[in-house]
Amino acid sequence: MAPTSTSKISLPCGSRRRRLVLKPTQQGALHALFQQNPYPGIATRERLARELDIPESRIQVWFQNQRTRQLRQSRLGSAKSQGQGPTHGQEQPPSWTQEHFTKDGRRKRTSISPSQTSILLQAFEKNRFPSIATREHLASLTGLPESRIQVWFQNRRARHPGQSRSGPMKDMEANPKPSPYVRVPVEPGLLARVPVSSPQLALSNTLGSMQGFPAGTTPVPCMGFAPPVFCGGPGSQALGAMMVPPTQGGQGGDNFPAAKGLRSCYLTGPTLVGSLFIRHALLCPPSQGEHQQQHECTGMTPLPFQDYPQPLADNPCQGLKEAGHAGRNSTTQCSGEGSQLVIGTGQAQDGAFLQPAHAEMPGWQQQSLPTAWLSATLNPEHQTSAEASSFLEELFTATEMEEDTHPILSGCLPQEDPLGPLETPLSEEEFHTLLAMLHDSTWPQA
DNA sequence: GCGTAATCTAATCAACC
DNA sequence: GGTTGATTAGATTACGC
Repeated sequence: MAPTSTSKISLPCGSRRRRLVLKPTQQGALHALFQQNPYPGIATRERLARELDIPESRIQVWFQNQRTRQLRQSRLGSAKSQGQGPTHGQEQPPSWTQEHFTKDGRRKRTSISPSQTSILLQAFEKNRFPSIATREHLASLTGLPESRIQVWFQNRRARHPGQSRSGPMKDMEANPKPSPYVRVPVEPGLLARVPVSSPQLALSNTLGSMQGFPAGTTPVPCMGFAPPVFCGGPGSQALGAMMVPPTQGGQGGDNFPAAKGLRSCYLTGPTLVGSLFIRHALLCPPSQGEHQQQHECTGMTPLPFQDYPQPLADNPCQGLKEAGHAGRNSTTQCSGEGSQLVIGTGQAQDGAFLQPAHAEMPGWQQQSLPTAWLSATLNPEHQTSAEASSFLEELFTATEMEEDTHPILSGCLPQEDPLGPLETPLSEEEFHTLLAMLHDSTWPQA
């Protein structure tokens, strides 16, 4: 196969999965099985995954690489024997080929729902070559395994050519009015299961049963917060957010265990969910905090909650801009001196939230949460989702989107903060004012 | 620098409608 | 039969030692 031009372009830092280093015992087991069957089916791969404690997708890749190595080696030997006389008989063409092995089954075809497809399409429009961090983010958003996300992007690229890795925005140059947004349908049933009429109780209960927080993070009693935003459908992830007052959340104080457990908040690009305009935040566990390199935290780099769209600037939720004061380097505290945003995800199930679980999702993983606010609710100028969408399209031109998301998606940020210094955090008084206004707001019932 | 995990394309198989 | 998820070979990149 001819090499592609895209493969010559070096990837941004953090775009690849962290390289797996196999232990000798794992290597031995894989080699042993390879001798028996170089084409293991999904059942065998999953069994190996369990026994060797290696993700199934990594086992699949290992077998692919191993087959390539063996074939290359045998061809090399074959060429030698033809050109330089017989060898010692060690490098014969492989006796195995695919047809000699009865495949023990393909992976069951994954059914990707329209809402999941919408999320993937949205990501695809922004970046056809998502990094591992982005793929895992998408995995957490959709509930699909990361490996399926990767395959989806491969198939999508193959069937919808037109862009090179060098520029997802190239198409936008040709088509000056692309829509970077995809409307994600919100399942009406979900909100009904969450007592949104009492947001404090809802979120308190939610947090109490939420398993999506990193280990070491303790659900906390709610001290007051902005009404949560939930979205998603049955089987998909539900999202929630809460505000913690400065006295409780500032610096992850000792009197606030949940805050203590959080170390990192990350923002990714804006997303429309129904009429909600949201930003996502990603969490890193405490162990991924001060002393670790940023790429170890899934390659994402913290950003302050500072780049909310302008419609929010004149409403009470502006305070959220200060809610997250993320560090610039590997020190990544969720909050600075001011209020703190505590976020988590889970699956809605009978009023409780369960962490989505699939084999390839690391224990803590990123948790995606809207830090988000309803421009339609808070800003009477944008009452409908259509208006909000159109308005946001104006706000976020393709160029801005690219500038906004590229440093995050690539895991690289410039040394200088292009956003300038953080604004002053909310005072306690401002925080309570904000809460009062938010509690008076009408929140959507999906 | 080497070995190899990870990623890519292109082609193809196959499940599902 | 069309769409699309899964798998493959082969080429390439880039990371860990």
